Amino acid sequence: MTDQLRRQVTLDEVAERAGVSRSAASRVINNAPHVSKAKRDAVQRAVSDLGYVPNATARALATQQVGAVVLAISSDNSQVFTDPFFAEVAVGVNSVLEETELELVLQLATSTRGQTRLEQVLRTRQADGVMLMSMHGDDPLAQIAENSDVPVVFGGCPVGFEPRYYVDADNRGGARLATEHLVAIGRTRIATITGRMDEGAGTARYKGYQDALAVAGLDASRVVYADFSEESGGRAMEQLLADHPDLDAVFVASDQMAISAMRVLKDSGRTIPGDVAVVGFNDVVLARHTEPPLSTVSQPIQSLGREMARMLLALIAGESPTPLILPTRLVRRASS
Amino acid sequence: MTDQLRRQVTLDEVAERAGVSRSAASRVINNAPHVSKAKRDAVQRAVSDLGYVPNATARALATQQVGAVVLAISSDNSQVFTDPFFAEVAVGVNSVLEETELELVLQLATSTRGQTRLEQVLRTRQADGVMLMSMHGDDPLAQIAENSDVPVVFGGCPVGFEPRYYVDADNRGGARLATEHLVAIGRTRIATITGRMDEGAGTARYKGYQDALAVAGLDASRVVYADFSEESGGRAMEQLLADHPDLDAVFVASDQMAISAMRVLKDSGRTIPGDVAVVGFNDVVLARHTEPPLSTVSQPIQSLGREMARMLLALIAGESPTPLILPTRLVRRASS
DNA sequence: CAAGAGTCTGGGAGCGCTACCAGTTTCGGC
DNA sequence: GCCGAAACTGGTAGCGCTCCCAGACTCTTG
Repeated sequence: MTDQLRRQVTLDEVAERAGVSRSAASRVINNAPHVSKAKRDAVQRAVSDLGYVPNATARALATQQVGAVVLAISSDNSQVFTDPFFAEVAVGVNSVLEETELELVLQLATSTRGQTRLEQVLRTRQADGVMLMSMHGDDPLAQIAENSDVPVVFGGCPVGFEPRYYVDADNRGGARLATEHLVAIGRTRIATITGRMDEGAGTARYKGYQDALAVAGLDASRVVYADFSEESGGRAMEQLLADHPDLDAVFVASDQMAISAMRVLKDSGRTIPGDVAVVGFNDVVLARHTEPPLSTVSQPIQSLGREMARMLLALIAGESPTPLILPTRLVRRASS
Repeated sequence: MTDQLRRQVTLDEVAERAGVSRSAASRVINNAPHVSKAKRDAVQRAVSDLGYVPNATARALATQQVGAVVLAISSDNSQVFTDPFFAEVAVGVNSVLEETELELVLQLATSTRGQTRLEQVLRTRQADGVMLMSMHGDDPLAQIAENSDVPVVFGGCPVGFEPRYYVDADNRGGARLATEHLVAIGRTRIATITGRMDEGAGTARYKGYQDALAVAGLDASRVVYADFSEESGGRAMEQLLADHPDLDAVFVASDQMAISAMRVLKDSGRTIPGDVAVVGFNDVVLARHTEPPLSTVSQPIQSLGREMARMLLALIAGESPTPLILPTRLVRRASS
């Protein structure tokens, strides 16, 4: 590998070496029709001789397409992305994008600066498409995104409005599954600790809990509102115990919260699942390792990413995909 | 917000509205000198009236800079990125990039396709800089990267060669700290379970273990080689117990492995830390929640990301930063 | 008051590629 | 053997921006 200072090889050079016009060369690069076999071969040879690689920027300028899509996580708190959830989504997204020519740009829109940038992308088409995760319903970005003329798919349905294109996990169904399971094992005084009610996942999981209890004809009033975070789960559990010392089961809207809830439960002298059965949501790695191992609802996170990417691709191709709800399933372990 | 179909506002339009030449308008956009206050104001007014946002693509083509850097995770296995480690690195990187105009593109170079793409980026300058994580020493990409004329900073020092620019955690020092701690609490038959020896972190942690025992004058021959994965940790522990039933401590090169090692230890009837003290590495969330909570070595992962980004920025600015080793520290919990 | 040093200013030439268009060939069919 | 359609072909006009350059203008100075 000669380490010569090789400046960019251009299409013109390829064309010259192949003895054709730039237009013809361009056609074979984009394998468009109307070019004879002979010239096509000549160009291809020149390409590999010269090690030509098209300049993405120039192409983008000429075609008015950017060649990149952005995966945006909008949040007031950059720590959120630290949740392995997003990493998995990214893996899923990447796996389908890898089959295309599109690049994946990551936008952790945490600061105002990030928000502004995302807004500009949406307004001035600096990307061919956008995947927007974890929008809170009142985020102005949601409206901007929905009215933008760049294709946007939402990851998770924000509370407050239903975007045209989104893929979400069946949070409501999963919560219902979890709660029904609690009913099935004979519990009758079933409480819940909710997530943030300004997030779609939070409200949906709460609704699923209500659904199940309504069907079973049980009381659904043992509820404390929390915010998905570990600490909030512990606090909520204390509250619950104070308000309803007789509860015999609790559906917790996230594993993080469930874990500290279990600790509070144990500290209060209760056994799990003997006195109180616990079911969480998300199936994080940790859930397998708690004492006892935590029953939980698992959602196909990588699929979520994959489907978002696929939907975006469809949108870019001019199709009109329909929203997608991915199934969730109960993973029963020893805590229930 | 009128939802008119607004095509891109161009610099020419801004210039015309402001009654100046395109050149002048360009100067004020990039706030370059040589433009009178009057015109500057006029242009600025036009910009905000029209809602002008420069077209990044056109600018990139004209300046021969891309306006984006890539964060590449090279691995044969896309699951690797699922490790929260990378998500944290990404957060760190993002936090410093957010202060600049640069975009962050994510390259999970798992498939051959991804590898090829990364290689092209490196060869044909499709990015202003590259951050390369988790290179195995024999990966040909490492050499390509090192000889590329696009700025590259390595995250973690691959075994086999030392890149010009990298930032790494002090794996060796951390392992030494952990092992010294084991010595300090009176253990004398200290074993280790290593990580993959084709990764820098694997060899460095093993060396740190040897360092500490050499200084203490203790036997460093109780070692089993594993690969960082949870399963391999359990298997290694069984092996260790078979070979050296008398061991009274084990330094495990990752928390994942330590966790299953602890399980094996308990299954064999030993108490932790009574019979055998255990120290892990990484300080994953899980470490706080094991039974007993796991002593471990913690590394500043977000800082790693931040420093990689800063180093890359320096490189792009034409400076020659020196490699950086970030400190690690021992987190003592109940397992030792 | 003229010369020289700055400071503005707009024209124009690209950056590397695509895409339209008009012109040239080829070829089957009558 | 002539005609129209269809397959080729290369020239050229951009995509939106930066940056060099030559010319015009404003101040200092001696």
